[in-house]
Amino acid sequence: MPASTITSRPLRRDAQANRDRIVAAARAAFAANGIDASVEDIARRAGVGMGTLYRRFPAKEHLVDAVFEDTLAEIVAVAEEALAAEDAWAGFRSFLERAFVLHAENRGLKDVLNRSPRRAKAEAARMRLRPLIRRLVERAQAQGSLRADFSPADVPVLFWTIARVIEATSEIAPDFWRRQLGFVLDGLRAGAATPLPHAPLTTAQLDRASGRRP
Amino acid sequence: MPASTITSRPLRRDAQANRDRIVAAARAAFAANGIDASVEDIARRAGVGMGTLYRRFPAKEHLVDAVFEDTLAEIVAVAEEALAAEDAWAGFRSFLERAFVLHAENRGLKDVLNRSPRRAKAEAARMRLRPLIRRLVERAQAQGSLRADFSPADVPVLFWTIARVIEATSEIAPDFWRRQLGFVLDGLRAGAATPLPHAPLTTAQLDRASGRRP
DNA sequence: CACGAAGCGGAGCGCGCGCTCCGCTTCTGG
DNA sequence: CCAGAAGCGGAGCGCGCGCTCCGCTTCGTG
Repeated sequence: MPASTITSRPLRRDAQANRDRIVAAARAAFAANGIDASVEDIARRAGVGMGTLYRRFPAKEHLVDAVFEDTLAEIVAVAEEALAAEDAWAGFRSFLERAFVLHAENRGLKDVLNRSPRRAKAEAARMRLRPLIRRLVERAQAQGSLRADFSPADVPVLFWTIARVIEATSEIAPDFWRRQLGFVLDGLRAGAATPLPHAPLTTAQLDRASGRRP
Repeated sequence: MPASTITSRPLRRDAQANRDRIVAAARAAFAANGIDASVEDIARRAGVGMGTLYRRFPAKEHLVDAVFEDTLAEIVAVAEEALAAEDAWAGFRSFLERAFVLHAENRGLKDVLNRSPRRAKAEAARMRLRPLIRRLVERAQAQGSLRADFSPADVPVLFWTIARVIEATSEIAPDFWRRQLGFVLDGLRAGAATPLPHAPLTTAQLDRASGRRP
C-alpha cells in the first residue's frame, strides 16, 4: 500500500515518509487521548512542522478519516464473522465483545462513530453495518435466545453505554466494561424479558442523536 | 431564604437582586447546555456585567456549587424515600428512576457528579449517598429480588451509562432512557443472573474513575 | 549538475473560553 | 441630603485550539 490515494501523482519519497509518520503519530495520539488530541501534538510526535501536516491533510478531519479507515473496516468484518457463527446468541454477543475491544484499544473510536455529522467514512461504515446488525438481531430472536422486543436500533444505544464505561475505566480496570456488558446481556435474554416502558428509537431519531455537539 | 451565606453582612438590596438573577440564569444555562455553558452567556441572561458576576462568584465553580446544592440534596432525599418503601426492589428501582429524572431535567447534573475532583459540595453529597445506596442494594438482595453478585459500586456505573443515554436523546425522545434502564433492570433481577466476567470496582478505583478530565 | 517544482518549518492569526481591572454609578446611614 | 462605601459594566488579558502563510530547503529529472 504505497501512497495516499490513487488520484494525483505519487509523493516525493521524503514526503511519503513524512505522511506515514504523521498518520502513525495521529493513530497513537487519537488512541491515547481521543479525537481531541491536538494537531500540534501530533505534528510534534511525528517530528514534522504544522505546514507539512496541513499540506497533506488540509483539515483535522481528513487525518481522522485516514487513521480510522482500517478500524471501521474491522468493525464491519467483526459483524460479518459474527453472522457466520452457528449459535446466533454467541454471534450477537461476540460482535458486541469484539467491537468493544476495539473501543477499549482506541479511545478515539467512539468519537468517530458518534460525533458530528458528515464524517464521510464513518457514515459509510454505519451504512454497511446497519443491515448486518439487523440480521444478527433477527437471527438471535428467531432462535429464541434474544428477547423479541429488542430492536436493532437498540444496538447503538448499547455502544453509547458501554463506550461510556470504557471511557471511565479503561486506564483503571481495562476489562471492567465486560462486567457491565454482562448485566445488560442478562437483561437481553428472552427469558429475562419484562414489558418495556418505551419504544425503540426510529431511524430518524437515531440519526439525530448520533450527531450532537451544539 | 434571603441572602447568600450566613457569613458577612447582608448585601445591598440591588446587589442581592442581581445575585438572585445570576443564580437563576446559571441554573437555566447549566440545565440547557450542561456545565460548559459560558460565563458570558450566564451574565447576559442575567442582565449583568462580568464584573458583577465575578464579584459574587470568584470562580465558575462557586456558581456551580450554588446552583446544584439543591439538586444534590434532592438526590439524597430520593434515596432516603426509596429506603422507606416496603418492597426493596421497588425502592431500588424508584431511586434510580427518580435520580434519572433529575438528570433528564438538568443536563449539568452528570457533570457535577462525575467531573473533576474537589468539587466540595458534590463530594459531600456522594458521601451521604454512599451508605444509602449500600442499604438499598443489600436490602433488595436480602429480599431475593436483586441478583447477589451486584455490588453497590455498580450503581455509579449505572449512572454513567443511563446519563449517557439521556445526554444523547433528551432532546429527541426525553423518556427514551427508560427503555435502556428497562433492559438493565431485567438483567439485575436475581432470576436473570449469569456468572459475571469481572469483579466490581473497588472504592479506590471508583474514586479514580469519577474524576477524569486530563 | 543545475535548476524548478515540490516540500518544509514554525511564527502567528482568529476564536472562544475563564477571568481581571478599574473608572464610573448607585445605594444608604448619619 | 450628601459623602463614601459598595456595587457595577465591559474592554481586555492569557491560554489553547485549529489553521494559514511564506521564505527557505531538498529532491530528482533533463
